[in-house]
Amino acid sequence: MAPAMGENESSSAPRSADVARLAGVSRKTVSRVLNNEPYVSDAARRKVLAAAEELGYRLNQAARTLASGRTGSIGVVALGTVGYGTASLLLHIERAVRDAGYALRVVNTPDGDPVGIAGAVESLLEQGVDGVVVSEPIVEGDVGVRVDVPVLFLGAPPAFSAARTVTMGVGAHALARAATEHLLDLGHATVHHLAGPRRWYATKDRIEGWRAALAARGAHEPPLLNGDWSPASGYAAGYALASDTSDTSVTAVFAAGDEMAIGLIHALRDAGRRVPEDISVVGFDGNPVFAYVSPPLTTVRQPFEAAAREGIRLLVHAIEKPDTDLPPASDPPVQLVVRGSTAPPPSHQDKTVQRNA
Amino acid sequence: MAPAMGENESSSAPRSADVARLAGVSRKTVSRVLNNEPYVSDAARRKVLAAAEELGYRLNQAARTLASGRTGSIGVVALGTVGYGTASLLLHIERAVRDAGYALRVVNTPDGDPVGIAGAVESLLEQGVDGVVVSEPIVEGDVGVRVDVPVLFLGAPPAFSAARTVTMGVGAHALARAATEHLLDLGHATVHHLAGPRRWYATKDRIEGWRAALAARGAHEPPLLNGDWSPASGYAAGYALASDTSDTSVTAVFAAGDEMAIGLIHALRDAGRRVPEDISVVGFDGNPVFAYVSPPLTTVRQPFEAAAREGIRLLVHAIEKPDTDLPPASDPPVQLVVRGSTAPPPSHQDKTVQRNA
DNA sequence: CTGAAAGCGCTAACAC
DNA sequence: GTGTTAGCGCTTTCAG
Repeated sequence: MAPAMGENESSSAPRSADVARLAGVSRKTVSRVLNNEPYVSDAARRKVLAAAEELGYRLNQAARTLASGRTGSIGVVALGTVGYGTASLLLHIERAVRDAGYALRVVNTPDGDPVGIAGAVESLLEQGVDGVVVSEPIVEGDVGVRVDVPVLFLGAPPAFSAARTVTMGVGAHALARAATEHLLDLGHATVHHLAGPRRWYATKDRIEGWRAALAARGAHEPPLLNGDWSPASGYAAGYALASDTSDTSVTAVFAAGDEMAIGLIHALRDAGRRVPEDISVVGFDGNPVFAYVSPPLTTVRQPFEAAAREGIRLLVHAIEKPDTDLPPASDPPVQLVVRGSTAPPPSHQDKTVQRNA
Repeated sequence: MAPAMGENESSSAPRSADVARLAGVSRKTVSRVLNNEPYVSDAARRKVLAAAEELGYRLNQAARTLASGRTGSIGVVALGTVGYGTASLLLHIERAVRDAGYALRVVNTPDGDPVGIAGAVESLLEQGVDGVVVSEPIVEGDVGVRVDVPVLFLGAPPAFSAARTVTMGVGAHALARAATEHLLDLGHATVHHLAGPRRWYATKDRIEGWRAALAARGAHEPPLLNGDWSPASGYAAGYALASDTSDTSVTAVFAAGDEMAIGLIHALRDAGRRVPEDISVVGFDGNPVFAYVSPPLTTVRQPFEAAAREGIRLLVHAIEKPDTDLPPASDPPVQLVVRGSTAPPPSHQDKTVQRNA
């Protein structure tokens, strides 16, 4: 229903007093209705709602915040990157935040550096937020901000102290372990790991999961390959790997990101190695588009949605019931997506299949 | 410098009155300094700044907003999708907004449906924003919201009326045209187009650019192929195309999105068609990862950064100087990225090359 | 160049 | 169930 012309074209926006007058109640009653407080008669509630509707009344958040101390919004400091992972996480955070009845403020940190994250949190606090979520902070240890609202750390341990900190993992360790075990199960003697930048907590987590899987099977731990999440860095790693002598001992690589895996595979093939016949590769993230490249990428899916939803639930709890214990958080399930980039090592393969691939 | 303990551990946060007292000036002078207003002596300014620093003073935005009417933030209604394009655009918007000295509020619309977009704008207005940016609204025509702040429409014409609307294109028409012309230049008799969902404005724009290129060369316009941006839909289109008889007349396809192009290529290859030898494919967006798949995807790069920066510049101008004319907006450059998924049609190719590919 | 008084529009206590 | 009285912390007049 579009607002009819000539209704009440008064100059400025209607205030709660206008609604109260029209409804024939006090301003406080209007406030009660708008805040869904109990102890309001149904009659009064209806009148208020009708009046608000008629006036096109919009509650003034600034005034509400000033009077109540609550801002009704949650701030998120996000990584300044465009990867599938971060974008997906941010999307789900937004949904969860909105479903919880909060508005979202976003600040990006350049490369997630310590100073950047401190500044980002600082600016969020200045804008006014009831809680903040820090997604995958780069560094461990204290960053030098002191925060008086609850903070949710997504996928990493707390990077600074706050009124209350809640953490929510994305199960990276288990995921990395599952990826590695998949390769081991296929018969590979060991698995190489193409890691992300060392400063990232996510990198460490994946390295540890990989290590744990190797150790559990008594497999030899080869030296790490290093990347920076970009496909170009994956390509570089693959190039180095393939050109490194006639060494055919590496038969399996677990890359810490889908895009690096794609770059890696491309380099391997450019160098004449076949994937998965000569070398198997598994990625990390679960971007669906990589089901459509050749070979389709085997990967582990990060539970972005579950992590965001659970995390926000916890954060909102910490905001609204500061004195209660946090409800238990359920660990998201591990999802291995087996596609075409992994296979048994050359030594195990049926010769016929291997030949006419 | 971490805040020293035992400094002035008073219970609640310092207010401007505290700063004024410590600096030995009035509250108004503190306000002037913090707002960079003129007519403040350097001495006073220094004292105020020092006092604020010492107290760890943080200006209360809610109070400022209530008193001044300005919120210092810009709201963006974004598409609830995780594609490279939208993520990249949002990232650049955030940067531009922050560089302009504003905070960012984000609301996603489910699928960008009309009701969703109206609700999203509504909620932004309620939260309090000085301007809103609507990125790639799905529908044309009025959506039924009336807005009293300036609105920036990115990549589409205004979808509702506002205090002032500013639009910023992403050059989709020119980009689509360039993509099509590239294929025509290669010698293809005509070019098929795999379009996005019809409701999207972006879809229309690309169709028109494609059409214009075809018309300019007098090329026959084949029927449209339809997708929904997903790689799966690209695959479906490719499958239909390839299985459609022994019809080898289609030699070139321009897909409206990189991911659809990837799906398309995959289907084509599954069906035994070679890309680019039998069929050339060009995408749309410019996601760098697709330089690392086989074949590397030829595409056109959307000028997300330039569009976001220019658009925000215009929006901020509209907010801060409501009575001035908008500064001229420069059209972003067209960038065609030629990689390996395009080649001359079979009839033009060197037989030798064609055979041993 | 600086200060004093008066709200911005709402909610928090407390009465009724 | 409902209304009254005070502010929340800042910026805005308008005098000095």
